[in-house]
Amino acid sequence: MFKEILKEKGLHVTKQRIAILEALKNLKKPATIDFINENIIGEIHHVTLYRSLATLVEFGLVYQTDFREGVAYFELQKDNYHHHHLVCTRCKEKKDFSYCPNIPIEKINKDLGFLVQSHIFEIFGVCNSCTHK
Amino acid sequence: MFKEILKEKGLHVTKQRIAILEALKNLKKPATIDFINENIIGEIHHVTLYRSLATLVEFGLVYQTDFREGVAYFELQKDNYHHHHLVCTRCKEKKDFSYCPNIPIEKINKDLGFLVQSHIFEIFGVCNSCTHK
DNA sequence: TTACTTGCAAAATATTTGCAAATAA
DNA sequence: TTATTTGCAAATATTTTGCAAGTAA
Repeated sequence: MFKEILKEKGLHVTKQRIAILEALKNLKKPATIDFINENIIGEIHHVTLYRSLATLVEFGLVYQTDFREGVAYFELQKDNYHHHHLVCTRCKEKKDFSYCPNIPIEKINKDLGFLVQSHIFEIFGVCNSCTHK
Repeated sequence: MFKEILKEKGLHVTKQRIAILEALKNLKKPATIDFINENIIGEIHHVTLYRSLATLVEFGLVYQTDFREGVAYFELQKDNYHHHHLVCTRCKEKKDFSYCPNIPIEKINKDLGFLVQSHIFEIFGVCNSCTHK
């Protein structure tokens, strides 16, 4: 329940934030601001989308990534299904990829005083279907 | 020598491409298109920068990444110093980080027919200096 | 009631396109 | 000479800002 999750994080529960999280949940894949807007229930101003998503990313509820397309992508961050993607540079398809880098969070904090909060990891290449075209 | 490297890749050797590579070499850190432009020898049109960098990234000479700032960053890809970054979300500082995820390239290719060419990996958090402010 | 969030209008930035001229091979 | 690359002029797309009104706590 997103309402509870937002409260736990100390964030205000607004219908816009709930709508964004629901949209991302249903989409089940990384989406741009435009795509989220087309697939959302109710009208949300694009400025609100940018600001809400920035907050949701900051608090770890949403994964923000980049596929070298000049536009940000967002995906719901699920505790039980953390994953990244294989990105085809030809057809732009993104395939879920369950491997995740093993970041030495404690060591980074101890050695550098840097507090790790999140990461992006994406693999680029050519998919099977594009190779055989 | 960048001239030889470009030739090896089968790319045309142009003064613009050389200038971009030299600029990135001197900068020693990820840079935006604007920043590259300000630090380049000779004038290069921004359209040429976008197109040249896309080519250099495609051929593995340049690492293109993203720091959730709404703008693409580019860094020279060095064979002997492959690295990623610790990115402070407060002060925006990027610190080199030598750990690199161990991507099972052969397995991905064998299982999925996906040909891995490159990847991005960045760690976000709060740096020591910003924590103590 | 108070601080946070949203929507609006506009601005600022970033990126791409088509085409002709220039240039590398 | 031929294919690739560059520069120009726009266009398009993406992201941010300031501020007043709205809303959650």
